[in-house]
Amino acid sequence: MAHSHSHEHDLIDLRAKLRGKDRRITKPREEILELLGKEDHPVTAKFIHEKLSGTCDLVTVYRSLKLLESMSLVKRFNFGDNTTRFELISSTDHGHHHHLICKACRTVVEIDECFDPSMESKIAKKHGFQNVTHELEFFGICSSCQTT
Amino acid sequence: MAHSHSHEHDLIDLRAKLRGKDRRITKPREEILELLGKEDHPVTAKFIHEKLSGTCDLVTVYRSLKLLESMSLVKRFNFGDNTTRFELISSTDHGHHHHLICKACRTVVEIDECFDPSMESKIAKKHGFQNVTHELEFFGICSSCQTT
DNA sequence: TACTTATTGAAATAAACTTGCAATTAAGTG
DNA sequence: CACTTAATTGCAAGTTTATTTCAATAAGTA
Repeated sequence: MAHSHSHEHDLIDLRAKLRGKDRRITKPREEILELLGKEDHPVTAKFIHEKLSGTCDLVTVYRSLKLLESMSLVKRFNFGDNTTRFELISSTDHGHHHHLICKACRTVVEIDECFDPSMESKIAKKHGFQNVTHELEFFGICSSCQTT
Repeated sequence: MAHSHSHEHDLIDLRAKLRGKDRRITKPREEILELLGKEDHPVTAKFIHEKLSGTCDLVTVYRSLKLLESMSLVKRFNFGDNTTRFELISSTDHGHHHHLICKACRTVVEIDECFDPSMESKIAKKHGFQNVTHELEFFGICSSCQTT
């Protein structure tokens, strides 16, 4: 999802969540959040670091992402290529949406559809689990990669 | 899923799939397949290597898993902890089932339920993708980890 | 058995991520 | 605003996971 309209909001969120927690609002954290707000899809730490070219260290990117994740501001994804991707949790869908990834070119499409939530609660109950969530990703071959 | 009854079958599968392909049936490949047949859940390459203690190198485990995956005998999973896990594709469900993972202790439960497959074809059609599959994992806190 | 070549092991390399520590800087206080 | 304190950063070094290179080994075949 694009978030071009809500950068401000993310920063406010950051400030609110950091307040009174012995944590600080720093430039790297703000910049990463802003950058994620402009991205349409999950991106890697390396990508963020390159985009921010020199303003902060890659280590700081990793550390910031971990913090932002712990504050439920970003979400971590894994598309099966041994690298973690991060996406801003949008206020509209609360970070709940899925992806359709081309196995050939790694293009990502956002998917809003989801199955009936009753399935989740059914599974939770059946196995005695609490706070059950799910990760759902679709994989396939996009139209440009289809060898016709 | 446990496969304690079908080790033989997996080896037959291996032989069949390798035949006439300039590929060879080797001890590591057989042993990895046999070990996976005894495991109930996806396991890491490192785990396999340790279980096989010394009979072959870790590099060979990685290489064998890649081969077995390419032959659709094993399936690759990623539970969000930066390590890949492999599971034997069982003949009963063709490798299609999901997992419920405890975020605290990493216990894994196999899940047979799945959503309506029409959702998948709908998504494929909508975005012009072919051969669409999906990965679905559930995460939560298992009964033993719930701080009551 | 001998031959061909796929496969293995070992070491080196690569990529993703983490840790330790001194230097820096955010933010509360006088 | 200057001062103080401790959270945060940068840099270097260390881990972990996975891949590559290449000589030695062994599977399948004649």
